[in-house]
Amino acid sequence: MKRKINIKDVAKYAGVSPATVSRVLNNYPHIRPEKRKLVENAIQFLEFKPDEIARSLITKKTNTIGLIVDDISNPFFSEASKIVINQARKLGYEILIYDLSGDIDVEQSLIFLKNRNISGLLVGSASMEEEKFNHLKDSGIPVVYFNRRPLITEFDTVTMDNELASDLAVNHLVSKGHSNIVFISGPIQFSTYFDRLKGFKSAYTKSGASDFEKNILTGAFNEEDIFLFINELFSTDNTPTAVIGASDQIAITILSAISSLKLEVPKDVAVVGFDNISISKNPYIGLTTISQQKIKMLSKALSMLIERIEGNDSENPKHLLISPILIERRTT
Amino acid sequence: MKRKINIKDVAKYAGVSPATVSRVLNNYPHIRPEKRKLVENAIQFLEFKPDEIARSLITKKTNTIGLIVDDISNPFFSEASKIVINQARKLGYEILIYDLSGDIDVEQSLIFLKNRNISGLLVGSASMEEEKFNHLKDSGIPVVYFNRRPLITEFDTVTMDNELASDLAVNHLVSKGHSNIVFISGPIQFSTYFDRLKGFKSAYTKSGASDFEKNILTGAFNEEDIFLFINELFSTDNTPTAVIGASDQIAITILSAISSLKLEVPKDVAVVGFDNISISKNPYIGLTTISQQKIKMLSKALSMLIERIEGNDSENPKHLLISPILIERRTT
DNA sequence: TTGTATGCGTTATCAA
DNA sequence: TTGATAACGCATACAA
Repeated sequence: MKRKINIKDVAKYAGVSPATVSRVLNNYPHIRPEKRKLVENAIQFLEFKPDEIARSLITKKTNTIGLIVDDISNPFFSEASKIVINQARKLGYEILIYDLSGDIDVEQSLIFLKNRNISGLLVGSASMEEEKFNHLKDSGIPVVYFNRRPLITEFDTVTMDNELASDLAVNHLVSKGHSNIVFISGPIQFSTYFDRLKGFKSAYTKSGASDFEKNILTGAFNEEDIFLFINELFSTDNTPTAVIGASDQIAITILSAISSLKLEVPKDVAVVGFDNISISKNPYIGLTTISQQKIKMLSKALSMLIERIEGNDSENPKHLLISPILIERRTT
Repeated sequence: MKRKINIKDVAKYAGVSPATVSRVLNNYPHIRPEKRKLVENAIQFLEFKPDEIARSLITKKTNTIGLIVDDISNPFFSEASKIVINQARKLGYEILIYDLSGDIDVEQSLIFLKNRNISGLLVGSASMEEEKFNHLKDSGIPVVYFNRRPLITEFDTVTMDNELASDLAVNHLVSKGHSNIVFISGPIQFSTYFDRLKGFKSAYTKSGASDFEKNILTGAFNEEDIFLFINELFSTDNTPTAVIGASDQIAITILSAISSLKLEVPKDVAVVGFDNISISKNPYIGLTTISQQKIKMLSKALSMLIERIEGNDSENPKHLLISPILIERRTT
């Protein structure tokens, strides 16, 4: 394990000063070509790689982006993370992942972040009640929210037009002749669920429906809740013919519940989800769903963040809406 | 955006030297209690957080662990990552994720790593052909492999006993009366698939079977391969009654293929997978599978790595085997 | 037990 | 265009 070679070694070998080596490293323009050549040769010969830690001590930039997700084992977030990780690396950034599903709370993760001089922060999971990210405003770390938006509007956001998404789902079902539609949502302190529910109510009302509160379940936390709700609804006289799950994971659980009642999808009941996670396209599931266009969403979020990091612009916060896309599959 | 306060500010406020503050920070034992109190108060009052970057410049420790996975959107890896991320944080480490599914190759990611003075490395995806991680031996960065083991044995490994796992799967099926069993594997340059295939052959032979090469598909890369193979096998006279997929993802695709043939699971065909990813327990899928005991595997891998990082022991490499566990569900 | 001074590897400042 | 040198924020050897 040989001693790590540093900028001084390179300088000595090339016969120049450390400052010149640094300039070559940073593509400083005013350098005599022959000196540059000399330095480049030395770098190559000695296999010199600059120490990023020392670099960031003085530049205050780590080229590391923190990615906060609710639960990395949730397919939506893991698929989103994959996009971010690979694109970020191409742009010279690494990703430090913060998974909030442990004991740790948001506050806690922010403390970690600040000490590590993270260059920027992508937040995929903002509760609409949670104001703790406000601390970030003081710290001056650039932040971009995606997927879920916070109540505060001071930060950039890239989210899907979730109300429109529900509109697509409802209209799709109505056009297939469904009039008794159920909506099962996760906890509505998340803007995704909040907006999807809102969009459902408005679209469903517009289609002529009324008095449908009994068809709505919010805050479906586990499979049991969903099973119970489905069981109850389908044991009445006027049974529904379509169920919308406010996420693909919810929708897949709905599929289980329906099949356990010996009902067939889509013959007896149609099912629609949201997010287009990859398992949904498996033919065995074949879930009709509304795509968030993850690649587009995360590319945008990342480039907005890097712009904030590199271009020291302090423009007003941008709020980007991504269009939802209906993907029709077996379940409708 | 106020200036970041540093150790000197704290020292001045507390009326001690910066060195003393540093000692308090690092739990140096020989400090007069009243001075310690003074410093602690100052730290609290000024909301001082030590700059981890400056710290690691001198200690050469970043408290950051690199986690290399094949594909973070693969449920096995995302579920594994979640465990690692949360446990690591409790132990004072952050996780930098390297996803190899982008253009980047292993070599490339190692270069990134070295510059960033990563404290250690967890590798979940070693090809048995790939020797590039050998560079790590020079760099002196502690490495622990999990899930897939490399050909070289110089590094610690934590893997499942995959041969035994196949044994469990075969015996389970044989005990249910199956004698015509199919095995569909991923690329066998990965030790997981290699060992599972080996275990299958040996267990199946032991059960009395012979001449079953036609029942084996290796290197199933996409759904189409699997569909074609299943279609062909089930269009012959002597159709199989059980199929083992060498991963849950493969097994779920097998379920699709079987259901597209109008065959019923488990009545006509039984199916077994490996890894126990979370979707497998969804009642709609209900896949019988062999669990890797991910929590155990990753806790062990992490603690072994941290031991290498912190205890500067250069003991011989350890190779830990985790026992497989059969989880019986609907599909058998 | 505590303080002073040096150094980690790089970039930034200033002068030449 | 280049070089000497002072930062960056902290830990540590050495001295006291």
